[in-house]
Amino acid sequence: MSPRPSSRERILNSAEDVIAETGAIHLTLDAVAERAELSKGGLLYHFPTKDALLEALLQRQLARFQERADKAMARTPEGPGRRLRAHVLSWGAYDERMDRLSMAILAASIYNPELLESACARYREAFDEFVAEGDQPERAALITCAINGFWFTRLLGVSPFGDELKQALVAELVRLIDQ
Amino acid sequence: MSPRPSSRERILNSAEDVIAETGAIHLTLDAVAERAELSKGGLLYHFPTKDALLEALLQRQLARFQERADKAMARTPEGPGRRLRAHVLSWGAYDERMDRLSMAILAASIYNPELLESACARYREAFDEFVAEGDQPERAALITCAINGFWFTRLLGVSPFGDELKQALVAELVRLIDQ
DNA sequence: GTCTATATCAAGATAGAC
DNA sequence: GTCTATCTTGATATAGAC
Repeated sequence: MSPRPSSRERILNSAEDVIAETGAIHLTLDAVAERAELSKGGLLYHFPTKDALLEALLQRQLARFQERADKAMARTPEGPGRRLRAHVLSWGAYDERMDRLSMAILAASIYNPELLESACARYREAFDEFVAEGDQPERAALITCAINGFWFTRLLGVSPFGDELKQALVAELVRLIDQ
Repeated sequence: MSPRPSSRERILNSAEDVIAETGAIHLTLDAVAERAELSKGGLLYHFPTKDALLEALLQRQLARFQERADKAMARTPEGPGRRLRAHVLSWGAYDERMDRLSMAILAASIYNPELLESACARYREAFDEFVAEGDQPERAALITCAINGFWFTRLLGVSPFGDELKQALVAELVRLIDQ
């Protein structure tokens, strides 16, 4: 909304850009500060440690993803497998923003796996909700794993799949849920 | 076979151990040398750069995985979806060795994504073989993505799935192929 | 709230002895 | 084939001025 985002937001955006463009291993405070157009001292005022920056990065992405998921859920009509279908459709429309979430997870896992505890808890929660709604556990596992596999192989640069196959995969997942 | 493996093998084993125990970010030449019980100079005689070490790590894992896949293929009876079924069963029995492959891919992607080109080519090749054998592309994509998703989320520490669910997932995948 | 130092340390890599 | 230096760089983090 505001023409220039707050320093905090600018820093987080810059950190994501650095990861996207140079890889998680090159995520340095220097690089982030330069890109956010402030000094390293200024950066460290907002995020006193690199871990703090990584945690904020992850939390922001998780919150965004959750928001999208909630909206998709509200749009999806009642019926068996409703939550799972909303999950698939939300993911199918998520595009390159999904990479930002995957990147944040990857970066956190590299530098400090403990930061992932909340992400892991959220994943488990989602899975439990699917099962509670009546989906078979192995079916829910199949679908969530397929989604994660698609994104992570793409993120790591080993995916042979393009956008056409992604759409076909979404359709296949929906078919699976409805059958 | 030999009581003490060659230096080269010992170094690669040590590198994998270091990644497994401390994370890819802590994969340093010092740590590898110490664990392999030789000096950094000695290590650098065998692998002149860190990239060379990473590449060797990845290639060894890919070769091992390929060997297992070939054996599984030989054991699987003829019939529709044979190759895909062999792939699923080979993976299902692969256990913690799969983590070593995933780890090598992850480490390579962090330090130098270019090292992954051969892995990517292999993945694409396998996928094309499935399709050439008559499997629907979206079905083959679904199955390979599900497998990759299972392993990578587990490797990153965000997987809520245990071994029981893994077996259920294998069964579900086979069912999908046979239907 | 942001800056300029600077301290401290660990990493990858090289040179040359043995 | 393996060792002990050593070089060089780049990283996180701190201290204190503005």
